[in-house]
Amino acid sequence: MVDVPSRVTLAEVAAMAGVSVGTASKALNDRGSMREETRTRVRQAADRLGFQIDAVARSLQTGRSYTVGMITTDSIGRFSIPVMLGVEDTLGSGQMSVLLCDARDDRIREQYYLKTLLSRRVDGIIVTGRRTDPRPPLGQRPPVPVVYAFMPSNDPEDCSIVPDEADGAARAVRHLLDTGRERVALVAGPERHHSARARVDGAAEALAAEGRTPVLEPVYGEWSEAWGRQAARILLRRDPEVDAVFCASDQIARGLADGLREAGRRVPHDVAVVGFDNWDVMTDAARPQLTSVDMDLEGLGRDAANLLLAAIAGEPQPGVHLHPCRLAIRSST
Amino acid sequence: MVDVPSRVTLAEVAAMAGVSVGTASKALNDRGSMREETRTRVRQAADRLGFQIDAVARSLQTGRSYTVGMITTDSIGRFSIPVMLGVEDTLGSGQMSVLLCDARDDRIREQYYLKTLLSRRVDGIIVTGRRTDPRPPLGQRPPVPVVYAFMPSNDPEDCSIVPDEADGAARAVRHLLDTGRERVALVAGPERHHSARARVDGAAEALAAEGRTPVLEPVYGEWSEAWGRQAARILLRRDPEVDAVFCASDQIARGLADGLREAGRRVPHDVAVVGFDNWDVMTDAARPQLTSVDMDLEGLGRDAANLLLAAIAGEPQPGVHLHPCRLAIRSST
DNA sequence: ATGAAAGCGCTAACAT
DNA sequence: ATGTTAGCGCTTTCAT
Repeated sequence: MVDVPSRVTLAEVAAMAGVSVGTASKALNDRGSMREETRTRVRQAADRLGFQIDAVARSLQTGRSYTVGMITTDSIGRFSIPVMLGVEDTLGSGQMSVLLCDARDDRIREQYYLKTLLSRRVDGIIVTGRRTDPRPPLGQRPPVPVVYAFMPSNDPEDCSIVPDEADGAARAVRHLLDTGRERVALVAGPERHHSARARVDGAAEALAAEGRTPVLEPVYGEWSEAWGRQAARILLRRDPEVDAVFCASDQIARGLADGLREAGRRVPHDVAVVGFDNWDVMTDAARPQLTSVDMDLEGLGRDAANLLLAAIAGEPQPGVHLHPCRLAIRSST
Repeated sequence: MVDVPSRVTLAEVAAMAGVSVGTASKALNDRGSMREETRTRVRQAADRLGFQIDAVARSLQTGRSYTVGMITTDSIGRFSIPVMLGVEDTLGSGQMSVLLCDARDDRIREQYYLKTLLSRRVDGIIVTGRRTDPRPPLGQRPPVPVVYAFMPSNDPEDCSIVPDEADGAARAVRHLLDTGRERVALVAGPERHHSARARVDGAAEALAAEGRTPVLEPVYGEWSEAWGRQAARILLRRDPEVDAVFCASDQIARGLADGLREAGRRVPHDVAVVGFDNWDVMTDAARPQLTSVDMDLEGLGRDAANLLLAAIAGEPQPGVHLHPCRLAIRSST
């Protein structure tokens, strides 16, 4: 056991300032009323001694820990990270700390962490995951507010916030039409993924709203570049005249662009390509660089944190909140 | 303020079991000695009431929080994430919780977080970053143990753990030689990055140990696929006979493989290619899939956590610890 | 305006 | 073997 140098206590500050602990507490917390001179005297003593309040003792007294738990249900991945950063950013600057829990897609682990968090008196909990498919809520409604971010709860009474993927797809499609494209194809990911469906459905609806239809039924596949390359061959075979493709992910878009190029088509001259996720690793390495839909996950995380803070403050906002996407335009369109 | 249902307290458990709080405490913590029957009676009461110990109160009493802080100095990135997961994994199963702090490459923010963590009485701190370049230690030696993971401290008195990148490069080179390659070239990343130097230097030394030299001086560039493609052209121009290339990253390797293919070379038939990082996004999407050096960052994170636990237990192990790499062999060699 | 004192829920030393 | 009690460091009435 390494011995921790004894910390400066409020009592010592009070002694140095020549007041009682009660007064010292009020002085440092701007509570109650007292001579301004006393307040500054206490403050100076605290500074001089390098006083750092003991958050543990304060929590015990007030019942609030100024801590929130963040549970990632199915392991930390590419999507949960920006969300976590946004959460941490908002909470951290608001004096709150974040306890990180990686439940690794294991309900037992999840319950274990939930218990731990409650035992630590967290003021609230944020639950996130790596897919937008709805999930069952945490066990018996926890005694503190919970916000589901990115991966929503399937209970509408819960508070969830998710990217508006249909909106993102619509923006992409409108952009393609705005730039004069006529024959738009849709390439999806795996049909079992909510994201894959939401994105192509959103794109199809946006086309319909403009009185168009996709040049052929959306084709479902995987989230991989290999599938994108394959999709390029399928598309060109079924409709050689296609002049625009909306892809449900950047990986697919990159593979598709490669496939088109290898088939002799020029992007964007002959065919415009739009991706989804705005994942720089893909958008910047693709040739040409990809126009893509950005879900603004960090912003979504910040919003999630604010929803949680509101709930903690007694103003819960149940329901599924949609966070808008934006389009990042590059040279593939 | 949402009102939190009052929690079950140890006093209530004691009352139900018909013992005093002191006895109840000992019973639940396996301390002291008492009739087995009493112990089980208390346990049953605790279960029945759904008793969950108040970690805050326990911390105040014992001075230990069973919490460690994890500070990522220059924002959370591709490399810090697996490290964090490893840390969280080891600590989480050991009943410890992790407080997440993202200092975003800002020393002010870092100091702020350090204060916050100490205020919360963390038992220790793990510092990580996204590059392996050494960094100055956290401000005036904190009163709790600190372990630097991935990004080491430049103070040898501190405890750091980093991937043995030279070892990884050596494994890659030996593999190339083992498979009969004769003319090995080295393609680096940006010279200002410690990783770029450590990796090509390690590779060069491994060649030297086998009595070989690189077919030409290592070429420095960027961490991008574009640089890999460019490097392919440079290499083929300078030495058309090259039959193996060690690349300092998977992105470079993928670009290089693309460049070689577009120049008519077959990988691995004509030229073998090895990457570094074993980043699935690159290794699996490349054609052919890439052999690559894996730094086992999650294992490194677990080791970091164990070093921290040891230090907390009073057995610090100062110095820079090297974590071995391993080679993931795929079809590019 | 300031001080005194009662806890917050728990652990641990000391009594019984 | 079990109970009693004194804090851990702070906030917050309630006196003065």
